[in-house]
Amino acid sequence: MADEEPTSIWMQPERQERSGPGRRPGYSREQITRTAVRIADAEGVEAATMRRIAGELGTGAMSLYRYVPRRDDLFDLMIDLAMSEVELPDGPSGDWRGDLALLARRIRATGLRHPWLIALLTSRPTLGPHLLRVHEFALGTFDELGLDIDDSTGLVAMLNDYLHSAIRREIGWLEEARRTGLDPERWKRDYMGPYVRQVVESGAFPLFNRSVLDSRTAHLAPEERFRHGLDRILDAIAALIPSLRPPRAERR
Amino acid sequence: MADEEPTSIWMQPERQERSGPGRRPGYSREQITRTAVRIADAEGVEAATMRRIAGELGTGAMSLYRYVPRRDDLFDLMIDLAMSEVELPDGPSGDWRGDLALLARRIRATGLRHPWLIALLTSRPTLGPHLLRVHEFALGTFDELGLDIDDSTGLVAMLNDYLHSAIRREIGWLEEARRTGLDPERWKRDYMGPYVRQVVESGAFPLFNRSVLDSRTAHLAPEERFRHGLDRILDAIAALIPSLRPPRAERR
DNA sequence: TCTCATTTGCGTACATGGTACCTGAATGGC
DNA sequence: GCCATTCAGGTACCATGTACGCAAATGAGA
Repeated sequence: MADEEPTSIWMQPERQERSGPGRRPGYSREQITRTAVRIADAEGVEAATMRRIAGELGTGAMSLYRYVPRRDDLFDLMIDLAMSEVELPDGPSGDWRGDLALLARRIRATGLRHPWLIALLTSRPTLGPHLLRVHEFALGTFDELGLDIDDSTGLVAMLNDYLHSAIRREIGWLEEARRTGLDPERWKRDYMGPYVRQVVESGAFPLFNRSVLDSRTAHLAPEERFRHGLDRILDAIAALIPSLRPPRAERR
Repeated sequence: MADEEPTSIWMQPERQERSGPGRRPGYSREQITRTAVRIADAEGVEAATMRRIAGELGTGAMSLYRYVPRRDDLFDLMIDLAMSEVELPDGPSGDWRGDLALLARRIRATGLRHPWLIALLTSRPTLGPHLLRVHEFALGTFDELGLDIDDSTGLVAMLNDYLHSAIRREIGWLEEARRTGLDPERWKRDYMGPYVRQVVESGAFPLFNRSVLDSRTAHLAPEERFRHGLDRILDAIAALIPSLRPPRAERR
């Protein structure tokens, strides 16, 4: 009776272990979510179908709908479960740059451990508690500097944008290869390679050519590349801070 | 016989109007792509199914496979068709900031006209000719300043990251509402609203609360918000430029 | 003009997906 | 021990991408 009005998954708490009548639940949201995450980690989100998850739990697909209204809501739960792995200090330490670098490393590690995470996260507006927690931490580092909330939000967005796209780049073609069923080496060599070679040889895009042929960073280890990009973003943020609105203390 | 080895769509040119024997093609890749784009614009990518596109063209679903190997390749074609609408000058004008602002406005306009574009673009590695053209233009504005190709690529990525996430934010919940079948107002008020209200009232995330309650930019027109963010990114880029590697001219 | 190899049009069919619905089994309060 | 309530999960429906196969069209060579 209460599920006529569709609302956010976070507003529909899981059935409790109440003392009323009725059969006791044999599974739980967390158990289902954990299973979905495990499958998605190993074989991609598209493998985490309702039937497959249920099968892994030894039950039928429709049983899951007692715990999760729609598959999309399960995605939200998966995102939040993954984000719960991002461990952070209780609050900013006073070294905003160090705090944000820590945040960045943790998010990258989580994003690599769950290659589907960033794709899901950026494909829909979702606001699970753990995402809020991480967001709050990032806002905190700027608040400590006395920045306006709008400016803080903007800078956090800037950092997030970098994180998401850098992680995606790092995973990108690996995931694409898996999706198309080719092994990554073959995909790069036989699928994308010939096209890039043709573009390069056409000479139509000389700067793109240079970015392919003359790049120094292309041969760096992924961590190094990530750190370079991160340093640049943090430099940009550092450069921006003094020019932003005066801190609250000075404004009154 | 030639389609055993899977390769990029851009490497498999459309059957030409050759003079050999055989029935003449009744459709074309462009015609199919255009139809797909029209449907996706009006009802979302998920509505642009093979059957639907074919139906719109007055034929059967399987006919499309004479022109496009897989649905994913059709997505690549759609992306590139949309990107072809981004009109740009032949080369940089000397005012890099103006050039990039123009680029940003054009991409935003295109992204709003095709609400599925950014989502597809960021969900997979794709490199159509028109995407390359736009990318080349962006690289050109930095090359003109004498920047190293790796640094130029990094700055272009920074701008792109902002564009993608800003456009996505602007479209975001509108698309989500459409996907779930609710009308946008209801979605905001009945679906997301109650949850955000609960989070706010819990007081667990004070800075998030301020970003919701005390925000000044939240009431701005979308264009204004976009321009604010764009100005900030361009400021950041401007601040970064002097600190980057010395221009090629000085390096020898 | 008559083959005939070649290429397109497209109906049929299959596997796989989300999920609505329904029946039966479990459970605890009265 | 009855009964309202809740969960388990089978069956079923519809939509999707696409493999396969055959008929229709087409133009070159005879």
